[in-house]
Amino acid sequence: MSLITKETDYAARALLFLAKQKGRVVSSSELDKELGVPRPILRKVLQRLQREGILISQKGNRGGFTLVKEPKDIFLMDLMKIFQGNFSFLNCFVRDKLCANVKTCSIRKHVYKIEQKVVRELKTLTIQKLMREN
Amino acid sequence: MSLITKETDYAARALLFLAKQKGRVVSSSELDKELGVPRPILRKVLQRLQREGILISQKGNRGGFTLVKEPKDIFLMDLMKIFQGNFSFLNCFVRDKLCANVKTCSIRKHVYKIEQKVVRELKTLTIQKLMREN
DNA sequence: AATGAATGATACTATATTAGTATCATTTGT
DNA sequence: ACAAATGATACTAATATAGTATCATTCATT
Repeated sequence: MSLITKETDYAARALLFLAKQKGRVVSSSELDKELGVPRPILRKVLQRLQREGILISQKGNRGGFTLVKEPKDIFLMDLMKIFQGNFSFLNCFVRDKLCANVKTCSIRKHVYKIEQKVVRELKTLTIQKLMREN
Repeated sequence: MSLITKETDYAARALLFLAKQKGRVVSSSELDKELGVPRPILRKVLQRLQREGILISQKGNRGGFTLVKEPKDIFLMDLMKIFQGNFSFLNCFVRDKLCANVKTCSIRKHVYKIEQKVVRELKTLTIQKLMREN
């Protein structure tokens, strides 16, 4: 089980690097060398971040990506939403039918509480924070 | 993403039910009706719980399962270990090689902190607790 | 204007995990 | 003897994750 999947991880690492470049245009090949991440998947991730408005891209020779959103405004949670969709710690469907006991289920209640705590924590983590605290 | 998979969930629900039966022998077919969980997978789960020493089984006609471990001594975390193995919120391997930056990686550090909190929470959840607090 | 280095879009394959099924031997109360 | 149960084990299906491939388009450089 991973809370953070590879794509989210790669995205965060790429953004961390770009944030340090202060607006410089960085190509996916440079990032590839820097991060040691498989190029094709890195490209896919960068393209997605562009579509999401976190990066802007410059096509053509000497093109690449630049960070446009402020590091303090990019939350790890956002990246998780983008690359992993919504998550829930417990799946209350059995054979595509919502479990009959959802309303009273104590397991659900307890796990949900933990989930909410995690979400709260994740919502404090920004790229900026990840840069500062080493 | 699920923190708790189906098998763990089914196990917990079965144990909750058994705990309420105070030592009565309950067959997998009764449990199946009770929980609405696919029988074959429920059987697999129960057999595993027996091997793990949480249940004892009685073979033959009118056989079934009985809880032997105290509800207060069965942690949700144990069930997760049994059915899901060890988990980690972040996978630091890229192409089967440990990421070169593990030591300094700030993402890892932050995520690990959250993971530890979750583990701490999970370690407080027992079947007994799940019975009491509805 | 030609070239090469870059991204955009998109479809595809591979791998791993989770979920669920099937089968047959063995046991045991009635 | 029989039916109802578990033990052991192997298998299939579905889903999610990870990674690859291809081709069109753009554009700085020459």
